[in-house]
Amino acid sequence: MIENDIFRALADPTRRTIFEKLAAGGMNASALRAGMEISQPAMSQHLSVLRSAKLVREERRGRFVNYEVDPEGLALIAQWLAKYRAYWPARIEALKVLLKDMDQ
Amino acid sequence: MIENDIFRALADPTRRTIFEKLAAGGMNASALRAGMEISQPAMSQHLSVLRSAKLVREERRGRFVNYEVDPEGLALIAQWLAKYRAYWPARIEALKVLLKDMDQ
DNA sequence: CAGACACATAAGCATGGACTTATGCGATTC
DNA sequence: GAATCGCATAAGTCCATGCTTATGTGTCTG
Repeated sequence: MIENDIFRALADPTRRTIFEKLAAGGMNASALRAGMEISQPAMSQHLSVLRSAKLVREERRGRFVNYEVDPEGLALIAQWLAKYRAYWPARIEALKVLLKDMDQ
Repeated sequence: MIENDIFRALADPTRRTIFEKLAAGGMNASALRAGMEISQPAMSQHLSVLRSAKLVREERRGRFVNYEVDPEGLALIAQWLAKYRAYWPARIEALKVLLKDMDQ
């Protein structure tokens, strides 16, 4: 189940940090490690988990692999969230921002 | 960090099932167990995790405890998601539904 | 008030997951 | 083509986590 993969991937703070970094712009695994105190295999394993969850996608560039945010994972979270829209508070600021931005 | 609590709470499929049941209407812990093959302590522990994540809130009613969805947790997910709105695909059906429902 | 009931908490166990070190593999460079 | 580089994978270790059984706490009922 992909939904399970997504939430389990985001349950780890290191992976959320990686995702956040990629959201600011795609880069390769080595660049991601900069300033993060994480070993190369650990980074590779985290990226693998994020990839399985459709939160990140890769693109080979010679001997580098460029990683970037995969919108599919985010869309799946939005779908999950939409199921519970009946419970969203009426006037949360974040949702208003969200609304404004999505409505063209 | 509450954000961490939320994603870790949702990483467990049993807890997502519990949350989904509560989204269909508040009920007590025993009622939640119906048709779920889960022990009483396990249910209690799951509810405790969901409560810490602000995904669920409780309300004592005599010797029963009624549980219901806490909108705060959902709002926090929406806020997290909103940070990455630049990556949302333009025309995902779920987002259109979301939009329509939020826009009064 | 004694028992049953709804639920929480404690403690122990077993599995999962995040890390490590070591090694493999394809691409580039000299 | 040998060495290096960027990354993936393997295997082992350690801790977190979800379960269990046992027991505690508060509430209702006969």
